[in-house]
Amino acid sequence: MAREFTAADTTRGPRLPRLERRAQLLEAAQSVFVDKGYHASGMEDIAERAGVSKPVLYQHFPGKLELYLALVDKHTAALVELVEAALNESDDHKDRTYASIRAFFDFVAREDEPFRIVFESDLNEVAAVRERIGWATEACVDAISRRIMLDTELPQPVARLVAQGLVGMSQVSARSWLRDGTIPLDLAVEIIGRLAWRGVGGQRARFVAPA
Amino acid sequence: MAREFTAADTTRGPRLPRLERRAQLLEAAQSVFVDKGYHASGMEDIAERAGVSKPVLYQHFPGKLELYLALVDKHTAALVELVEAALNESDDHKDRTYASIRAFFDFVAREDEPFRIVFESDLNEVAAVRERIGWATEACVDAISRRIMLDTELPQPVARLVAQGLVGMSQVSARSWLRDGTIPLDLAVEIIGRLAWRGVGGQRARFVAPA
DNA sequence: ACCGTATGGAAGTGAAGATCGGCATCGCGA
DNA sequence: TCGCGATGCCGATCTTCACTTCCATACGGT
Repeated sequence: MAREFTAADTTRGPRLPRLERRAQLLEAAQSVFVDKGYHASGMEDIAERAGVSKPVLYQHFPGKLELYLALVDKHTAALVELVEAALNESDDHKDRTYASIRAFFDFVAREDEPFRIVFESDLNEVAAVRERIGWATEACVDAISRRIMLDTELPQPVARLVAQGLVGMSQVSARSWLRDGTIPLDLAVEIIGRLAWRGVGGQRARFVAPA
Repeated sequence: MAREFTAADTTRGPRLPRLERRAQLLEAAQSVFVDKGYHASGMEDIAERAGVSKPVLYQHFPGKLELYLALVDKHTAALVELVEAALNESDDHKDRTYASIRAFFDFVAREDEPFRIVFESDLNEVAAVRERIGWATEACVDAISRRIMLDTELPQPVARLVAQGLVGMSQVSARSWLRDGTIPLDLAVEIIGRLAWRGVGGQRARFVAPA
């Protein structure tokens, strides 16, 4: 005969106060979204990872989308803060350049990999997500281009495009650096920093003889 | 009384030979995927855009994924070809740098916007897609880093990271240039080219006085 | 001991990918 | 010109899957 299963059989964590539970759910959700992306992640998975059942999720968030947006907000804000802080670290143009690059590498190197959500979201088709991520890169680009305009004489549209280039370079190279995993962070920042500051032409070149 | 609807009532395109139909379906699929991304696009939408019914789609492609992969293959190949061609355009290190940047801008500027599928795919959680796009960037980075190693004395891992940075810079700035839409292509390439070649430090700087 | 709140098992709902059987059209040979 | 097999095509349906919700149950403070 099948014996009755009581609640005590299921491994169940302690009852948590609302705010702690919410924080824990966000953490679980992040972990799942980072692993599998938005679409491939189910509310079931998230609940399971958090050690609770699905209804609990819905008592804290109206739906899957809002749960995701909460994470997007959190991490875009963190990134923008990081970049702005880096830009205020030094008065020297070159130091600032290196520092802002390091900001992206630091962000990408974080243990919980929030960059997957900011840089590799698979939910860009939704306006709410697109706008938030757009806002974040906009904020980074604005901050950087403002400093560029102070330090050089480039007109605004040009400064903006340059800033976009720097952001893209940092972001993409940081991600590939992490994937690769063989280069120490400081060295990687030095390499990309030198590229950003001196350009390819500034790497000790072995000049080809003119014809 | 309701009159009988015959096939002639429904706006129906002419019957097409198999290969032409397939090409047309690919075109329709691309148009839809580019507009809405993979997940938000339905087979229904694609069939409708092509002016056929769903079963026709399945007579040409085993499923939605394969349809998408066909497009990914097509466009990644095109991008790699474009970059490799650019690298063979000139023997001058600087010219090559500019040319490879222009390759990305050209790719992004294409009318049918294939870059949405290569650079902004929302299906990276699927291994088959990740591998193909990974292969494409790998190929670009390889080609560029090989040239960098010929022109400079950078060791291989460094050259690879630098190449990654250049690719990221080109790709991201090209996309934002397109979004912005106010800067002529040639000027944008000049700006990013100068950044890549000279670095931020090489832009006519208004130096801050040392303390 | 009791009541409100937190929690889980299980069922509802809807969207979208995939399929089935039949109809129309085309090319070809008598 | 007519018949006929082959091919292209469609309406309607099936099936699966994941978000969401309902109701009974267990816990914890008073």
